[in-house]
Amino acid sequence: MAIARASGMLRAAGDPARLRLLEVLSSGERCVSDLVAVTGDPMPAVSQRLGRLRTEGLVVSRRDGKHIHYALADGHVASLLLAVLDHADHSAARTP
Amino acid sequence: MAIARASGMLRAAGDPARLRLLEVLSSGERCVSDLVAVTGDPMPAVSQRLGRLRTEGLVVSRRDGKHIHYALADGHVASLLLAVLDHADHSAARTP
DNA sequence: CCTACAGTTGCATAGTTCTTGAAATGAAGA
DNA sequence: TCTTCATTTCAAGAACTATGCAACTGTAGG
Repeated sequence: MAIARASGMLRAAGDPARLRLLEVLSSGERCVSDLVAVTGDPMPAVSQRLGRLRTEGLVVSRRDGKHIHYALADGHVASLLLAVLDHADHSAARTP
Repeated sequence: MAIARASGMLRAAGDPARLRLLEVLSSGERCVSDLVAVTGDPMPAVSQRLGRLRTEGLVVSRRDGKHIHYALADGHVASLLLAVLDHADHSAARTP
């Protein structure tokens, strides 16, 4: 069922901290320590977020010695990300 | 801040019931009663979901006599929807 | 004005999800 | 093998979100 998987992905991307990770990864592959340094969040938190993004199929991981590098799963994710951030810029949410 | 708005949108779209509403609306404008009939969910639930989608800027509403018609906010939302559902079809989420 | 119909809103409860820190795993070098 | 560094997993409490039903608002027609 496509909806279940799609909603899982959307929900995974719908957390500000995780979306930020995706945004950082959109400029290229990073290891966990880099992501910790960039975001300023504690490593266990970053690791759990990455884990969720991976199980939802939004990112992939690759081991390189002591380090594990994460990257966006594919171009679809990258363009999806661009589309959402662009739409968020150009359309104001109403809060009446 | 674009991330806050974008994550709100993604989270709003990330609920299976709301995503289903968006999917139905992707084929054209519908009134609430139609959506209730199509989904089989109780009207208060549908109304609340539509309300959330509207405040997040994903759909717009228009009154026509006794009926209120909902539609996707714009083309960005439609293409975003297509992209997500397509990606969900072509990439299996891992559940190890 | 009164009734019926289309939608919305409010509230309580149950279920999810985020966060935090400690403990565990796994790879590499001395 | 022992240590160290990088990362993951676990568990528990807090915060958030969905759901169900009842009550409310607003609109058209008689």
